[in-house]
Amino acid sequence: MTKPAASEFVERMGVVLSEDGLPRIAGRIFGLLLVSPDDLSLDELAETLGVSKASVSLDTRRLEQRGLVERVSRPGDRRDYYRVRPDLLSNLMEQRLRRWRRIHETLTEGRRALHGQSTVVDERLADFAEGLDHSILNLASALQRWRATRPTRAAAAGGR
Amino acid sequence: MTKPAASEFVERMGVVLSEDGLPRIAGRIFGLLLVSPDDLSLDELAETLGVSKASVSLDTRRLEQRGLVERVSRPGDRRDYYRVRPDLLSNLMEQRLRRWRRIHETLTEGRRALHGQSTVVDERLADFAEGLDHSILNLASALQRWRATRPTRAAAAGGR
DNA sequence: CAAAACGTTTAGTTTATATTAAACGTATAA
DNA sequence: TTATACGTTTAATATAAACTAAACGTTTTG
Repeated sequence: MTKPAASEFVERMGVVLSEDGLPRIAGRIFGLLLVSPDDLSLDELAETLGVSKASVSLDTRRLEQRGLVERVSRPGDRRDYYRVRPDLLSNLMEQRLRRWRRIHETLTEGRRALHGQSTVVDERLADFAEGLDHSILNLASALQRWRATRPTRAAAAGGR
Repeated sequence: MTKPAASEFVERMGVVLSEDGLPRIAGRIFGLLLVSPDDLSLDELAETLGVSKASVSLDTRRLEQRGLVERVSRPGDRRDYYRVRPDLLSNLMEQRLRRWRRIHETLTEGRRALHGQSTVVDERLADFAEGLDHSILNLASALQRWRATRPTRAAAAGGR
């Protein structure tokens, strides 16, 4: 089924995503879905990738939670099907935003707790926080602009 | 030596950075350096954090390679001292840029290899690539602007 | 009803990574 | 020279994460 060029791409995506803290199988699922014209069922994913159903079940959920993939169902078919989210990029940006905000929070708490003990440290943390804030604002506006370009396309019809 | 408020902050930073694929000790080293007025030697780091010299040696190097921390030496002292890089934010942005560019590359190769087999896939990959490209350009210009704000401050004198 | 088709959970194994203690190499000091 | 102070490497252990097979609960089909 899967052509060699595709499987190499799938493999690469697996590596790339695994660098971002995802299991390699999750990365490969994502890669495979990227190059699949049709949505794929759990069994199709498992078979094509040569891994267990359990892994696919776990990792699809993880991908779903991270906003990379979505689960769809077809009337008259009780299997679940998976596809990459059409608003993928937006989701990735949101994810990053959340992460940076958390760091910013940690930093803010730290600044409050440690304030006044050392001028050097105070300045360092303030500087860091300011930079983070800057980045966050920038990313947030980039996200808005991006969304404006892509008016949430009405969830297109299923696979096949 | 280390106050409780500080050590809690250190711990949190450890967790946050470990979510980004760094060993927890590396995260704590970074956190500790953030809240230390003076540069710290390898032994000071090891003792304060209660971990082995080996870990600190390995993880400081890792932090150095990732551009989070820099190593400095003092005349008449053969120990190495560590501090967070003053241009920390820039480095993080660069790191992220490199990462996105790599993904973009992978994607481009994939598109070339798979082109023409499926219109749906072609479009999906094109869309993804376009979004990535957009993000990359945006981040790159944000980086430039940020750098303009902070003219590389002449590496300030050491600790103590 | 029994049998089959799904997806999930569990419990165990495998694999990878973090962490350490100890040995090592090198430079400095006595 | 011997002794001491560093940082690094190595080899082994501990810890955590990925991955799987098998059991399970449901829903559907015959």
